[in-house]
Amino acid sequence: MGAARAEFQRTGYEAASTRKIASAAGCNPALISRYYGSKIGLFEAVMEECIDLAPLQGLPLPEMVEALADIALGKADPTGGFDPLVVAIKSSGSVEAQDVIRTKLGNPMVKQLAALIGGNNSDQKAGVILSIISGMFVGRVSVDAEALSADHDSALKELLVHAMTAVLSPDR
Amino acid sequence: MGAARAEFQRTGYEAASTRKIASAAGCNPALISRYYGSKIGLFEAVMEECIDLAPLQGLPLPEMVEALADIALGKADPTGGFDPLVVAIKSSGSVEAQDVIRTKLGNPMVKQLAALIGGNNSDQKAGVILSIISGMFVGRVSVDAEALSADHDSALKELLVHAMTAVLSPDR
DNA sequence: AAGGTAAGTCAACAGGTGATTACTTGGATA
DNA sequence: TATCCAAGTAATCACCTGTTGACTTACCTT
Repeated sequence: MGAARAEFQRTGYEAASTRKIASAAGCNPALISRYYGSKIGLFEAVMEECIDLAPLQGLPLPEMVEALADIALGKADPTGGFDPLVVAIKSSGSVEAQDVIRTKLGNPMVKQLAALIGGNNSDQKAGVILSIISGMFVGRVSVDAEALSADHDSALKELLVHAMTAVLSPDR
Repeated sequence: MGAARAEFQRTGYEAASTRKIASAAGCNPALISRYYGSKIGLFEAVMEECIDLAPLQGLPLPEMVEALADIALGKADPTGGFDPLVVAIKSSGSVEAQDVIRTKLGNPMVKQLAALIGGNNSDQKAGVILSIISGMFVGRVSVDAEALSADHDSALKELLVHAMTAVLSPDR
């Protein structure tokens, strides 16, 4: 349901009300309970849509790093304007949303990226990379820090590429 | 007010109710309006307490990086059990909380760290470092990813040190 | 045409929210 | 002692929340 995705992305799980979602979708709030059981059920359905990292498969390390940096800067749009990580961050105040986020988004993405990385500590490397991406989202979307604005994209990308390369380089 | 800090940290701004805060503090909810004007006023007062990066001043780069990595892993406790970044992340669903976070926490911390770093693009470097720290908080606290659990602290610290060093090294 | 089933609507619920108001108390000042 | 002011309390306001149950509508099958 597109309206739910948009609303969850705009305000996070807690602040998004079923009434607003339903009215944006042009339907009745009662339908949410009917079809998804509850609000958290709707959230679960929305978060099924994971970021797909398959396009990164087989890329040599420098290009993979560059692609990851683009994701961190919001330049890649793998899910058509819907950013599950933004939803996850904005929803992190809710305890019940956290469970959904961990099972539907967090651990699956770590596993997915770890498989692409391979080698020693690949889970931890993937976790750190995804943390860097998440952190950039926090800085740009939530905190809206001046230093991370799009004006400095080129400098930021260079920094991110260096950081991610340092994490992923296998020389240890 | 200690109870407010604890409650905001536990649930974020939106989900924390003035009634719960007041009852935890053993006082009347009306006192919040009286002394802080409103709930957001209380939040503003709580977020005044910024992370103090002064202890990092004058440290050579390798030690500064290590200290920052410790902060990212939650090993440093510069504000006595109160973690403004956790509050910021968990509160990022609320629009009004965002303003407070940006002005009281985000930009001040960037400036503070940028001053310690110096050199070209110090604002961006500081922003990326703080993003990495924030991201690790997201991964460990909100998403609670297995790969980032305390079991792997030594491997994680090594990765973080490499990443941060790559960001902060002046050779460019 | 009749019956059944799914889709959708509407009003109401019980509970929780932040904020305001009028009121009582306690201690200091003059 | 009488007065005043700040501190704290209790009740209440108007609003919003997710969810439920009874009801109407439309369509499809027999």
